[in-house]
Amino acid sequence: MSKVKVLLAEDEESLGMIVKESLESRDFIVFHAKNGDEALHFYKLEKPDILVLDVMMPLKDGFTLAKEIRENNKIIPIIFLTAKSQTEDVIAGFNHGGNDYLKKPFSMEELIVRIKALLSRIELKPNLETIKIGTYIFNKTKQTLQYSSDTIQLTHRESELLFYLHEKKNQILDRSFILNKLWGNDDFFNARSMDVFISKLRKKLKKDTDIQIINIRGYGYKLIC
Amino acid sequence: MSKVKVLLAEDEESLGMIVKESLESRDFIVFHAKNGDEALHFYKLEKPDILVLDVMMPLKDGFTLAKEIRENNKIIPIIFLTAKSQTEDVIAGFNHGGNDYLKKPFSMEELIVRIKALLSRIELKPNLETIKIGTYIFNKTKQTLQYSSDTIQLTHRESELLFYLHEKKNQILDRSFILNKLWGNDDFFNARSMDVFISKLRKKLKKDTDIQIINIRGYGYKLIC
DNA sequence: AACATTCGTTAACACTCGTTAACTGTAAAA
DNA sequence: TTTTACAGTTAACGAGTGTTAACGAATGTT
Repeated sequence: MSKVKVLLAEDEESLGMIVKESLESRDFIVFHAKNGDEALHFYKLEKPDILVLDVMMPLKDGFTLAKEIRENNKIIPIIFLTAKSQTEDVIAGFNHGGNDYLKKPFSMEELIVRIKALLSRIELKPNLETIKIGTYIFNKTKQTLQYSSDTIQLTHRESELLFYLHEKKNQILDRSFILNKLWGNDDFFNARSMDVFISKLRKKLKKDTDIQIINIRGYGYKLIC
Repeated sequence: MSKVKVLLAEDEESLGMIVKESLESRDFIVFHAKNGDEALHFYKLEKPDILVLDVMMPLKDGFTLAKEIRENNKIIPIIFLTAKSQTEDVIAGFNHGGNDYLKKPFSMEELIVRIKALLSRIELKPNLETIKIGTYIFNKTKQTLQYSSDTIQLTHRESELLFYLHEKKNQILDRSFILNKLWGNDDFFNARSMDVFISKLRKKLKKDTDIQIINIRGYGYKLIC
């Protein structure tokens, strides 16, 4: 998995630097903006995975910035950094959706836990529908395989077969199990039909060379990923 | 594969029951403990695969319980259930060795996704484990033998045979044991078939001259490495 | 209704892998 | 040493599988 990109907007130089370094030491990529306008610029340029925004900033405050970004992006998680004096009700107004907040002063532990929590929530939601297979993203309902920006359409049979292969990834998936599940019986002709679909799937999965569908002669297939 | 055992520690009777039933309807086996002590008792008795622990519980809270279990088990996944007011505690939860947490109220979908995510993380790691045999790297799942930059593909039988040879490396691996394990019986023809595979393995392993498959006449083979 | 497209099935031919056979080599028993 | 049973190796064989293309029913389009 690629590193997580964090956009940090914080006008206090020294605090910003410390946070940036701490996050970088935990394998995040951090873009440190010194004000709201700079943050917006970084946002458009770098497509971060999560925003950590100070509320009080020169040129553009954190709330206004968040509002502008939310117009185009409903899912990116935002964590606000608020001063002690900020009234609870204002914060509460922003504390929903993908949002969270931290009162200054905060510990790095606290920040990192919240970042991870928000990221995992966003990562896991699409998991109900999408399945990662190597570098592909497989959507069973849509019957699609995504490889970076390309989308490959699968037929119903291909999709079902891939689903069962993935369910038993790195283990043997029994021939007769698939045949009974997808075709209703495991006679010779259906078996040959299945072989054709295995062949088609291999072709559609060959962009990621780490993925393989291995045949176990006489038993079935094994999806390696 | 056998069913996944979930240990659920939740003191609220009705909530616990609903979660238990929902999980059971999705083919999990659920042990429902009403407090921390009972949970520890179930844990020792039933060897669950994953823990779902409420933080606030009578007798023993979730964090303390997790800490105790972590002393003996570093890998079992733990999900904490926290009340909305306890978000700060989440930090402590991660420090106690928790892997994930859910804020109450939560949806069953969310819980199930998180359980599956954690289980797949733990289940698949050992499967893709690589074994060093001399200067070769053997991957049983992928059925490959790597020698520096070359990758040799093994057949299923070759792979299985090599696996059992390695399991008893530098010791005698009984002929009849392999034959019964891989062929189901140890008749004459299967025995001759096995000899062929030994020959094939020797050929594929001969790049490292320190590796040998020695025959113990009348008993079996010994993999020297 | 006529035509075009899609998708699963069937057929045909190439290739693979485990089995079997045939011949050779070797350690232990006689 | 001779005998004999066990093991090593190679090659042939056939069932199982890989792949491509043709086909036709079902669906979509004009």
